[in-house]
Amino acid sequence: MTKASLYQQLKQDIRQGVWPAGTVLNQQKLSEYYQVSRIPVRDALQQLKAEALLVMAGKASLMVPPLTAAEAEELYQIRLQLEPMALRRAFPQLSFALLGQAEDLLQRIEQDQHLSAADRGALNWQFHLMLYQASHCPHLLRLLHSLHQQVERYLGFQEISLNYADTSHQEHWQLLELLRSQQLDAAVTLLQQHIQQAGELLVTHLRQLST
Amino acid sequence: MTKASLYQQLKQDIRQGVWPAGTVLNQQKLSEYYQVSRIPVRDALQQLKAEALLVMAGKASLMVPPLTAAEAEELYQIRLQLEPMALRRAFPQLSFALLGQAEDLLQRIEQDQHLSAADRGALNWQFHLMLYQASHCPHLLRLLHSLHQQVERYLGFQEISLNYADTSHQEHWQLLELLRSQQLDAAVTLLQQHIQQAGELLVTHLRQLST
DNA sequence: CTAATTTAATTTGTATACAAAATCCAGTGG
DNA sequence: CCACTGGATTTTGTATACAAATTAAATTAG
Repeated sequence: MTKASLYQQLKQDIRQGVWPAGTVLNQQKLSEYYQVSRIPVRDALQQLKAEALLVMAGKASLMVPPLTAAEAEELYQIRLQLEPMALRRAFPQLSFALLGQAEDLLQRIEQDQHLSAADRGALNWQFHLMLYQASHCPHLLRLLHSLHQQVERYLGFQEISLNYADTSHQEHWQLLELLRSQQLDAAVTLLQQHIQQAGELLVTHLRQLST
Repeated sequence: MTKASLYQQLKQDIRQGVWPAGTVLNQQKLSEYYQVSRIPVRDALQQLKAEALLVMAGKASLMVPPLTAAEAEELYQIRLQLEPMALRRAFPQLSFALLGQAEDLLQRIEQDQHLSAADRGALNWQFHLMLYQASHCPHLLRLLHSLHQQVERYLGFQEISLNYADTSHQEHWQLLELLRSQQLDAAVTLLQQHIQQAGELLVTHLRQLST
């Protein structure tokens, strides 16, 4: 277990609920669990803290942050502001080659039958990211990446809304078509609806759980 | 030099140009310079990296990121999206008590004659933050804080635009007045202009420097 | 019985020493 | 002259050991 991979592993384990929300992580237990010394554990924890994938619990201990509907809503609102911006800035630089790549990705999601819900989620995000990356905005992309990671925790294994997956997927095709035909404003509008719907679905789901 | 303060110190030293843009920081030199072992240095570096106040230079080394006009513009565009959002979400929760506090702050900036440009910059940001904090949006506030830190590097000692300081300050008073009289939309519009102007001024300045 | 305070336990923070990796540079071959 | 490979050197990554701080518990005063 090398340094970078410990960070990745811890992140994945947090996503997958190995260390559930509310768990206080201490360095010693983690170092025993992952069979490394406390030093690389500290490095990984520090990085996760900086990304808000861990939060302070008390004066010196770190906790897996609880999942609240309010924060999920907040995260989606932020995405709702930033992702359209990314799309707008990417638009002038979208080549047909890139749109083709994106299309291949969507087709792959459709055709590959034995994808897990998590895999499909990852590919869907890869689709969004592919478009955004054309913007060449390093800070914006970094923020979007970070926000997505946050949101991922709320999606669990993304089994929440299997019936929504189809709608979402179709919107991806529509988005691509609008971009191909140079209809930026329409594409942005669609993207906003896309994000807002996903957000509302999630928040509604979370509120139901908490009651 | 304790852990938290080493991080703060390093951050300040980066802002103030002790380690100029483009400098590759290595752990050993820093540990000698700050008279601590490499472990707390590593911690601080890791944290600064996560906040993009340092960037990778090669495979394993960290660099103080160069200042480019394009990135400054990007940062201001992001703020332009997020700060109005923060103000909108804060608005319903703005008490007269809070507005009063904000007013005190502005007055203090006006009256205190022997404030450095950096001090005044810090107080101005504190003014913005005071309003935004009423939103109770932890993630949004975290992002704004991070973005501000990034932008601070570009401002240098904020001596760039002393003639703009007055305009900016007056807009702060106007903003407060609009909020007090419940004119949210007007306040948001003003805030957008406020940020955009500052951004354009900075970007113009940077472009002049680079030619 | 509650609340505060002191003491013991655990946990984090730091230094030193060593291992692994990356970087640099000279030497070789094209 | 340039690209490339080899080893030497620097730099980062990790483990262990110890110091400092935090947390938890227990004791005592109110």
